[in-house]
Amino acid sequence: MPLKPPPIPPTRQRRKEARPQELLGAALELFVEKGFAATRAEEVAARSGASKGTLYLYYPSKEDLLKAVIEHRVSSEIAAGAAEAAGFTGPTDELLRKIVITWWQRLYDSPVSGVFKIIITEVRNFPEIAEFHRRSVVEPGQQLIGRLLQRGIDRGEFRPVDVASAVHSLIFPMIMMCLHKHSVGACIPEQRLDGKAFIREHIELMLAGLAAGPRKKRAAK
Amino acid sequence: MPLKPPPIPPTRQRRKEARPQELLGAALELFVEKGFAATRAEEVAARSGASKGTLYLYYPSKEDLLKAVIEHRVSSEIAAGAAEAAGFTGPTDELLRKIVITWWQRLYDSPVSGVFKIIITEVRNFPEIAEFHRRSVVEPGQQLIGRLLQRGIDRGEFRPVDVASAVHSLIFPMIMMCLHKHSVGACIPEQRLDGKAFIREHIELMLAGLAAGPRKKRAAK
Amino acid sequence: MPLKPPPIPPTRQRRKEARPQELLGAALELFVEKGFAATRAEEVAARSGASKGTLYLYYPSKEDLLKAVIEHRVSSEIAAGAAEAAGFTGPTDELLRKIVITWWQRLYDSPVSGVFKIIITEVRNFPEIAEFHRRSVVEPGQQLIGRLLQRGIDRGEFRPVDVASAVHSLIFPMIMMCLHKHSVGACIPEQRLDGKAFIREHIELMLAGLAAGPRKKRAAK
Amino acid sequence: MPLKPPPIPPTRQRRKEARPQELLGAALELFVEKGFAATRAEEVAARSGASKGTLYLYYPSKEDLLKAVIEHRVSSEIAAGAAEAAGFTGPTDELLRKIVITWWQRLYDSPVSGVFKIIITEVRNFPEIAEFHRRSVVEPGQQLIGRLLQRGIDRGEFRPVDVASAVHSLIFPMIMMCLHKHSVGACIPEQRLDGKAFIREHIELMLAGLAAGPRKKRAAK
DNA sequence: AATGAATGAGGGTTCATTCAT
DNA sequence: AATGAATGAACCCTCATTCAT
Repeated sequence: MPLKPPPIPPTRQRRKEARPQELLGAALELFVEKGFAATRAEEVAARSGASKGTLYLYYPSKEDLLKAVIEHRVSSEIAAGAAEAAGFTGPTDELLRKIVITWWQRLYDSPVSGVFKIIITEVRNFPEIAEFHRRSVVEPGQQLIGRLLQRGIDRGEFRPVDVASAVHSLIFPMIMMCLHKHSVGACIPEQRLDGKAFIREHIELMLAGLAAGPRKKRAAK
Repeated sequence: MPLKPPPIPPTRQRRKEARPQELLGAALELFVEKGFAATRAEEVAARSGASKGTLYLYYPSKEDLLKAVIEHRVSSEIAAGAAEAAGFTGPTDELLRKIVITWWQRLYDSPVSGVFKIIITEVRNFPEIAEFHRRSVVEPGQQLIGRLLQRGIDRGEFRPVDVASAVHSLIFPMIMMCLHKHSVGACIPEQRLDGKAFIREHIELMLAGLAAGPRKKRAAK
Repeated sequence: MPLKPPPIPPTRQRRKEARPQELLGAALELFVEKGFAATRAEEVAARSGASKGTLYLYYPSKEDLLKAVIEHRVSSEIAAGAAEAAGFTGPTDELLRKIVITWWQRLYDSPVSGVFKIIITEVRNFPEIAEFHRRSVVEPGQQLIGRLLQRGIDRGEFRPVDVASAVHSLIFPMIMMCLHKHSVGACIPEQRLDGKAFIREHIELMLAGLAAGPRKKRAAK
Repeated sequence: MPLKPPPIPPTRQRRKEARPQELLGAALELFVEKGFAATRAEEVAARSGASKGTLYLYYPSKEDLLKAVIEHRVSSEIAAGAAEAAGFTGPTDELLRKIVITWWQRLYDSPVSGVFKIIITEVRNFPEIAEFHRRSVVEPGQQLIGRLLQRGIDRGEFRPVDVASAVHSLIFPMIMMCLHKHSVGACIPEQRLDGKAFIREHIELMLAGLAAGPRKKRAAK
C-alpha cells in the first residue's frame, strides 16, 4: 500500500482525452519494434493500458492507426529547425553545426526517430504514406539543409557542389542512425552506436568536404 | 520419361537443382517488397512457379526461408571488393573511387540490395539475424572501407580522422540508397534517385573532406 | 448550466413515460427491417433518440426487447375484429367482407404488420415466441374467421367445407401480403403490391368458392 | 451394422467434387433454421463435415455462400411444372389440380422450401437477392399459374376474374405453408400443418371460386 | 434518469503447415 | 519430387452489456 494515493485515479474524462495519445505512443513503439503486420491490434491496446475494444473506439482500423502514427507530430518535429535558421548572420559552418546538431539531437532521442523505419518498411504496402512522407519529411528536410548549403556556396564559404547530392550525403547517415537505433542497435547492445559522437564527426567531415579554397578557417580550428 | 522432351522444359533434374534458387529469388523479392510478415508462403511459391507444397519440401518453415534468403549470396557480394584492394599500389583516392564505385554498382543493381531492407525490418523479430549481419555485412564492409581509409591516413593522403565514423559517413548513404530504392523509390517514380550519379558526387565530397593539407591534388583536378 | 431551459424539451417526465414506447417502436422497425441478429442495440437506441445506456435501463437485454416488441399491441390488434362480429345479424358474406377488410386494413397499414416477419424469422431461435404466437395471433385469428365461416355454413350460405383449411386459404394470403410489404415490397418499388385491391379480389374469390348451391345471391350481384 | 463396407472412404478427389454441394446443403439448413446473421460460418462447415477453413476454400465469404444457397437449384425447381402443362388437352381444373399438386409436393418436401424463408428474411439486407427472386421465383411461378388460369377463362371454364390477384390467392397459401413448415411448424409439433391435405382443400376451394356458371360438375361431385 | 466510454467474448477470415495422392 | 485440399490456430473487428459519471 503506497503512502501516496494512486496518482490521480484516471477519471473517465481524463482518460478519454489522453487515450488517443497513449494509443499512438504504444502503436509507434510496437510498429517500430515488430513492424506493422507483425503487431497485433490487441498488443497495442494492452501496451497503452486499454482493451482491444477501446482501440477501435478511437481508430477505425489498424491501418488507420498506422497512418495516424505516421502523421502524428512528424512534420512539426522535422520543420523545427527551419525557424532557427532564419535570422542567423554568422558563418555558414557555424550555422550548419548548430542547426543540424540541435535538430538531429531532438529527433534521435525522441520516439519519432522510429518513424523512418516504419516509412521504409511500409510505403510499398500503403503507398498513401509516400505522399505524406514527401510532403512532411523529404521536402522540409531538403529545403532546410539545401538552403543552408546554398547559403554557404553563395557566400563563398563552400565549394559549388551539387546541392541535392550533398544534402543526401549529409542527411542519409543521420537517417541511417535512426534506423540502426531501432533495428540492430535495439537488439545487440554491443553494436549500438553513439549518435552524438558520430554526428559531430560526420558534420566536420562534411564541412571539410564542402569548404572552399585553402580552408584556412578549419586549419586554424 | 516423355518421349519428346518438353521444349527446354526445366527437366525434373534441372528443376530439382534450380528450385532452391528460384524459391530464394522469389522470396527475396517478396520479403523486400512487402516485408516478411505480410508475405504469404503461397505467394512465394507462386512467384517462383512452384506450388505451396514444394516450398515446404525445401524449407521447413517460412522463418527458415527468411534466414536462407538473408544468408544467401550476401557475404560473397559484400566481400567481393576486398580482393581487388589487395595488390593496389597507387594513390588511395583512386583506390577508394575504384573499389567503392565498383562494389557499390554491383550491389545496388542486384536484388541483393534489398537485403538491407529485410535486415533492418526483421532483426528485432529474429535476433539471430543480427549475428549474421554483423559477421557478413558489417564486419567485412567496415574492414574493407576501414582499411582503405587507414591506408590513406598512413600514407599521409588523408587527414587523421576518426576512421569508424568516417566509414559510416561513407557507407551509410550507400545503404540508404538501397533502402530508398526498395521503398519510396519503388512506388513513386518521381522520387527515384539516380544511384550512379549520387555515388560519384558522394565519394568526391568524402574525398574532399578526407584530403590532407592544402589539397593540391584536388585543386589540380 | 443553461439558464434558459431547452425549448420544448421533452420534459424529463414526459420522456420517461414515452421512452418504452419509443424504444419499442424503433426496435420494431429495425427488427422487421434487418432481422433481430443483424440489428444492433445501439441502432435501436439511436433511432428512438436515446442512448445505448438508456435502452438497457428499460429492457435488460436485447432478447427481452425482442419479446416486448412482439407482445406489444399485437393481441389487441389481432383481436380487434372479434367484437364487431358479435351483434351482427345480416348475411355472412357481408359480415365477412366487412370484418375482414376492416381488420386487415388496420393491420396492413400499421407497423404491427411487420410482426409476422419477425415471428417467422425468429421462432426457431426463441421458441418462447411460439407459445405467444399461438395464443395471441393464431388462436384469436382462427377463432374469429373460423366462427364466421361456421356461421355461414350453419346458415346454409356456405358449402360445408373444411373450416380449418378454408381459414388458412383465407388468411394466409393476407399474412403473405404483410410479409411481402416488409421484404421484397420494401426494397423494390416496382414489385410493391396493392394491398387494398388484392384483398377485395381475394375475398370475393373466397366467397365465390364458399358459396352454397347455385349461388343466386352472387349472381344477383 | 451395414454389411457393405464404409461406402467409398471419401477419397480426396471424391470429396473435392462433393464439397460445394455438401456445404450448400448445410448452409441451406442452417440459414433456414437460424437466419443468416445468426448462423456461424463454422457451424455450416461443421454440419457439412468440413472445417472452417475448407468452407472458405469454396466460398469467398459468408455472404457469397448465402447467394450461392439461394441461387442453387431454385429456378429449376420452380420452373419444373411448366413443361408438364404444355401438351395438356383436358379440362383446366384437372390440369390445375395435377400441375399444382405435383409441383407443390416436390417443393414442399424438399429442403428448397426453406428458400422462401431466407428470401423474405434477407432481401432487405441483400437487395441483390430481390432481382434473383423476381427472375427465378416470381416470374416463372406467376407465368405458370397465370397461364393456367387464363386458359380456364379463355375456355369458358372459369369466371373472368382478375388473373394477377387470383394467382396470389392461389399461390400465397402455398408459400405460407413453406414458411410455416420452417418456422412455427419446425418447433411446435402440435402446430404442424398437414401440407398435402391442406393443398387439396385449398385447390378445390379455389376452383370452386373460379368456376364459371352453375357449376354443375362440382355440384355433381 | 441518462449517458457513452470501456470491456471482452464472439465470429468472419486468413494463412502457415500438413499429408494423401 | 510435386501437388493442392484440408486444417485450425491466430488475428481483425464487432457489439451486447456494464458502470462511472
